[in-house]
Amino acid sequence: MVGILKTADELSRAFSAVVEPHGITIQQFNVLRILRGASDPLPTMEIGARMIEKTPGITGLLDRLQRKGLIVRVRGQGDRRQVLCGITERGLDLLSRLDAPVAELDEACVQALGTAQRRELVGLLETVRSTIASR
Amino acid sequence: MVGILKTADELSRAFSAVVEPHGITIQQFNVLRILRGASDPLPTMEIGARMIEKTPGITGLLDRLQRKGLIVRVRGQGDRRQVLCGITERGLDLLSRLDAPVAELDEACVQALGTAQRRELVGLLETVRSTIASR
DNA sequence: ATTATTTAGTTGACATGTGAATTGTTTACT
DNA sequence: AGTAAACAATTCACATGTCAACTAAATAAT
Repeated sequence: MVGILKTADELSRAFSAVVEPHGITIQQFNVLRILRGASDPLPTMEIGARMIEKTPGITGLLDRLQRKGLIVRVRGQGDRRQVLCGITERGLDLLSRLDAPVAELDEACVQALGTAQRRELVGLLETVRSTIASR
Repeated sequence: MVGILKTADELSRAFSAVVEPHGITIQQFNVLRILRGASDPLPTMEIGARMIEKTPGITGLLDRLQRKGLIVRVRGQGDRRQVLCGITERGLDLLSRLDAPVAELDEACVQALGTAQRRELVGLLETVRSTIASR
């Protein structure tokens, strides 16, 4: 258990080290990647659903991204409760500069494990997660 | 990578669910366990070293534990820079009430994996961690 | 001894997270 | 239509985390 928590902590620390010199945090980076992945603007709740955290936190995250000019928010035209968020040119630029170093770190972490080991690890983690879920 | 982060998140969520009804958070619980484990009071930095986080955060954590009467802080007699933290009777009582449910959760997560798989998982995580460290 | 350097702990500023309560909107029901 | 229930976002209050700067105390260097 402790091993999982420690590894996760060091992982996010390593990703932070790559991303923060560019002025954003990992969570902000994740939001940007989600928005780039979805060609159309997404409502706040949808972003929240694709992240680990709850919606209230997302609002602040989006506030900060908007302040930096990396996203735009527009009140939904169909459903006026929604606020649609889209990535800006500047956001896309930033992401494109981060793609290479992030991919490099990703591969570096995974490369130390063989393909079989990778699969093994993913399987074990899934077992743990499903055990937690079924309690 | 994502699997590790998600599993860690759900793990800490599960432990929170056990511990928070008793009025403390997992981090506060961890501090209390560390203090119970060390028979003598520990300086702030030493507690910080045994936790994942940096010292500044520890100060606040200790503030809140002290406010709840679960720990006591005394200025060090030998080295007057240090602040020694000790767990109170009330802290020990709280821990003793949490021991059983926490152990139960711990075993439940681990039981789904055989002994061999447990060792395998620990090993794989260590490989990942050492890879990260050596970058 | 005196000064410079380290060390322990704290404070301040900011980014995340979470739960509870709120505001507008939309949908369901009668 | 008209009201109740559900939903999307947000605000508030609080607990974590991190970095940079600061205070006080202890050590090292000259």
